[in-house]
This record gives sequence, structure tokens and C-alpha cells, in this order.
Amino acid sequence: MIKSYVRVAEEEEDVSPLQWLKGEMSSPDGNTSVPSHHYRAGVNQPTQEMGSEDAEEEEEEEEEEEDGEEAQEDENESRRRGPKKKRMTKARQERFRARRIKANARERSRMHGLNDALENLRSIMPCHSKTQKLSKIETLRLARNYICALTEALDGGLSTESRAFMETLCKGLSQPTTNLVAGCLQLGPAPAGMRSEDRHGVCPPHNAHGGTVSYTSPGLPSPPYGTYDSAHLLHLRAMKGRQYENHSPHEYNAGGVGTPPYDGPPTPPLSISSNLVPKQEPSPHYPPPHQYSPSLVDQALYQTQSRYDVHLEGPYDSYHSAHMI
DNA sequence: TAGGCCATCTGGTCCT
DNA sequence: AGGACCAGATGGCCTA
Repeated sequence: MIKSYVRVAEEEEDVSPLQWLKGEMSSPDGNTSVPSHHYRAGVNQPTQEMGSEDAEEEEEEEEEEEDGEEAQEDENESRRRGPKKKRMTKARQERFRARRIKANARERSRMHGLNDALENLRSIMPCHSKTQKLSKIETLRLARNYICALTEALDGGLSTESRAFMETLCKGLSQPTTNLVAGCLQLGPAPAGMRSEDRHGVCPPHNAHGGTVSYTSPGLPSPPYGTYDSAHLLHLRAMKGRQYENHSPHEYNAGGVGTPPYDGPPTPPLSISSNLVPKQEPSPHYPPPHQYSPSLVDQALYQTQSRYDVHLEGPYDSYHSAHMI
């Protein structure tokens, strides 16, 4: 008897504030999760705009409702366990809606802040592309790989011009992002089926649970796109300090060395080709670890520039144009 | 048209 | 009570 009585009370009154709001805030198609532009269009404007007269009306209605049902409600409440739940009056409903809208705004702002931080992270990534923005997940993966690659380089075990450096950068990245990095570095793809563990053991890729992630960038690359900002490597060289002091300046100074890569907007993309691709004036002191055939680089750059509207700056442009025309 | 990516809303949890 | 944070749900946009 009591059980059924309580059950009726629950069905009629134990409705959470948000359940109440669901009915009120539903979009015309009955969906409560309405895309932002629907709200921006004024479908669900914040209730802070509600006038004071409306607020007073709400309070009066609240009192009337409570007067008539107070006695029976007290009886119901005494039979229920747990915290006493307040009835969802219109005034309370409005307050809750306002709170929810404020929370939504805060959440939006928070996510915008998160996106801004992610954009800052993108800006210091070694690869930039005006047409192909790295996704959030790929940005994070590349950032992690970048840290690993730089760590390896600082430890002295990896040249920033080496293929292994690029492969470290590409660990666990999607094929398009791998292509982007490869295109930026103007290198060929990683051999099919090659796993990171097979190349170098430092800082292997791990998944969210700490397990090793296989290197999934097999096959030939689709056309690469993007530019490689060698300023980051220059920054690394500054960090490494004396290691490069014995080399002639032109080998490392592609210009703008003094610009801190991690402050403000990224420095303009610089060509890394002076170290990675055959050039007119190869350095006798610091030859690239791998010599890549002009045809491969040529092909990559042609595909990059023609298909993805990416402009690779620096000396390589002249090199490339001389071959393509 | 399916799938990836994204922005937003939402409700729950934790903390102050 | 309210804010921060998180994860799930949802729908829009874009691309292959």
C-alpha cells in the first residue's frame, strides 16, 4: 500500500529539474541536444533577460501552488527516504534553466580555451599547413612524438636530419598526418610494416593504457602536404649548444634563428632542404645522413604544391622549379 | 553515403 | 550552491 503510494508520488513529483527542463528546452524536432547555432538564433536565450515583473509573477505562482498542496506534500515527504526533494516550481525551474545556460556558456568558454591551447600547440609543431590543419588527436600525437624525437636528439642518439627522426615523429600517426610530416621533411615513407621497435627503442609509442602501439604507416604515401618549420630544429640546435659550434654558420642558419619558436605566433616556415635534400652547395662538414634522389623529392614537392596548395619556402623552391619546368 | 572531426549540450562527480 | 572537469550524446560539416 505504502509502496504504491510512494511510487505514485515519485512518478508525479520526483522529477529532476533537468527532466523538467527537457520538456521546456526541447528543440522543435524534440531533440534536447540542439546544435549551438539553434541557440544562437535565439531559440533558447538565457533567462537572465527575464524582466523583474516576470520574476515576481513566478514567485506568486510558487506561493499559490505551495499553499494548496502543502499538507498532502508533507505527508508524502514523511513517507519517503533520503533527502527531501524540492518541488519543481516555475521559479525554481527558471533558476535552474538560467544556471544551466550559464554552465553551458562556461563549458563553451572552457572548450574554447582548450582549443586555443591546442592551436598554440599546433603553432609550435614542426609541420604547418594552411590547408590541412592537424586534428586534435593528431596534434597531440605529433606533439608527443616531437618531444620524443627531440629527446632522442638531445641524448645524442638521433640526428634531427635523419630519417629516424622523421620516423619517430610519425609513430602512431594516421596516414595523412604521416604523409604531412614526410612531405614536410621531404622524405620517403616508412617501409611497409615497419614497427617502431624495429628501428630504435627510445621512447616507443604507447597507447592510452601504456601498451606499445604498432607503427601504422605502411605503404607509399599519398601526396604530402605542409611545410616543415626548421626554426624548431634551429631551436633544438641552440639547446644543444656546442655540439654544432664547429660547423659553418650557413649549415644551420636558415635565417631568423633569434626568434624563440615557443613564443607567440610561429616563425615563418623555413626550408629544411638545406640539410635534407641535395642542394647546390652541399656542406663538406655536415653531410645529410641520407642522400635522397632528386626524383623522390621532386615528386613529393610537385604533388605537395600542385594538389594541396602548399608553398614550400626557401632555397628548395628554386631547386624544385628548376627541375619541374 | 559512410566515416571522421568538430562544437555544443547535458548530467554526473568532485571540490571549494 | 556553484564552478571546474569529464564523458556521452547529438547533429552539422566535409571528404573520399
